Amino acid sequence: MNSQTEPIELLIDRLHRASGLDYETLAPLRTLPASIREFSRNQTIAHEGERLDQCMLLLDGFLVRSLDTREGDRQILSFYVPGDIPDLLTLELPTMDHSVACISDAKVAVIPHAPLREICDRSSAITFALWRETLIDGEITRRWVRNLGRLQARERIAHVLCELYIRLDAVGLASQPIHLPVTQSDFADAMGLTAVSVNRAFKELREEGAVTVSRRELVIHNWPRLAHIAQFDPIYLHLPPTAGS
Amino acid sequence: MNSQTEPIELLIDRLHRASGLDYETLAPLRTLPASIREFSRNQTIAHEGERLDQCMLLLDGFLVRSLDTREGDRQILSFYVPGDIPDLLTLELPTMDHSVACISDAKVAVIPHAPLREICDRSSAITFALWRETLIDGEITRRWVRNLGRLQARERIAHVLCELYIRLDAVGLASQPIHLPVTQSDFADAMGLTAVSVNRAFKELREEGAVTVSRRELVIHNWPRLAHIAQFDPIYLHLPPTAGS
DNA sequence: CGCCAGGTTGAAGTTCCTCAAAATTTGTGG
DNA sequence: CCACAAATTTTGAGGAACTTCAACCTGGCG
Repeated sequence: MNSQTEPIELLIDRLHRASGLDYETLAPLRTLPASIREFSRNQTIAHEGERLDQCMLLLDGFLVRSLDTREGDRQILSFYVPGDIPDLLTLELPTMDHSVACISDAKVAVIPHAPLREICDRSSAITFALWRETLIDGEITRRWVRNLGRLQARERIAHVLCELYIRLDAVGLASQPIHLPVTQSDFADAMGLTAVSVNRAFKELREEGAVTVSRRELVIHNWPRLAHIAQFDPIYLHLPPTAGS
Repeated sequence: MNSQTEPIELLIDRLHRASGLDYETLAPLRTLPASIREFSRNQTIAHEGERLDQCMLLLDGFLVRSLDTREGDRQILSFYVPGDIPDLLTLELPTMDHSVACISDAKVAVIPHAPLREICDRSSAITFALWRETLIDGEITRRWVRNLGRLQARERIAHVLCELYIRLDAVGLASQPIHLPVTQSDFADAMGLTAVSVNRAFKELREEGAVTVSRRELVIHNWPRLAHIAQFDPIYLHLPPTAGS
């Protein structure tokens, strides 16, 4: 994901690839204004209860959605990688019922709702393409439910590594070693575990020769083994046939 | 949810209430064909991998989405109650990556994709209203992730009872005792537990005076207590102001 | 150089699971 | 409507997975 490119062109390319729309159909998006904003690690971008009138296209860095318990335990609900539009759903559900935060320094392109909605009013193809993005987001979340409910710690960790690898690969960010600005604590909060368990899961995966994760860098030594441990099947990501492994 | 009414009118009423669209805007939906189909308990309606060219509006009974592990453990990903359109997402993602099944006898109205899509092409308001339905489905799933990841067995069970109560109330099916055709095994598969743990959770909730669940009937004795145990906040359901508790 | 966030490891405790048996309810055919 | 079978619920006892607590290590950075 080259953030030098015009952000709107990135969005257009993504929708072209994901939904197969031609550039002419997507052309109206070129009228969208987009201002760049930068955030630093651990900054909360959108708070629970807040009402948004804009969306963010993530250009650089990793974001998460998260929701805490009363006791203050954090649960990460999804990871977002460059190219994603984490709060696209606010176009129709403007009130946040959870938070969006940075787990690394991040750069985003801010797109106001109003002009985006006008484009949607005129182009059902674009609306469907955006709808599709939110549906895939939902499919990922559903897969997490299965993983949290029925897989063991080591399998869950393997699965989230598979997911992130494939998603990063789809935007050209998966050359090994893969930069993953995600602490073991973050993985714990995502997979319903503690940092200690995550650490032990990584150790097992390392000793099995599947992956090495160290210093925010992931090396996949044996993809079939990792995918097997994770019970990973990328179909749920609904990627275009060209992308993915 | 009165299934004697024309199914399409039910859909129109739902979108009117949820998205605030007037009946004139929703009128094009009246041209939709809808055929009634009935299913019996434990029947799988849509299988993983299947490609669908129609959606179902649930008229009577309960459906679930589910996804199994390699070992055959089932994880329920969501419950659907009358008025819901469980596979609306297939309009844009026709290939199922998990299954939809009946946990009770069920009656659905089948709506082919093609005419629905044509209506969407002409009415962005209707498209947004349908999009919204799938977004709320996603919000519910996200809440489950938090619950599976960070709440204890008793709290998770309390939460799913709260969720079902509010959702049933929104369609007029929440008069006590509330009919819930969900076995303890189903609750276990939904909350990432075993039937034994679910049984013990129910026992605790009963002894605390919160709820009684027996013979597929739910009685809520102390709603504030139940909601407190569950850390339940209905905002995530994005119901219209009139509905809900 | 020393602080500090993050990573690693061990030991003990807790929650939930597994296994097993009995009680109860539901469904079915006569 | 009864009798029997199947499914579901309930309870107990023991075990496994994960958490908690605590200590120590490591590397990056002021």
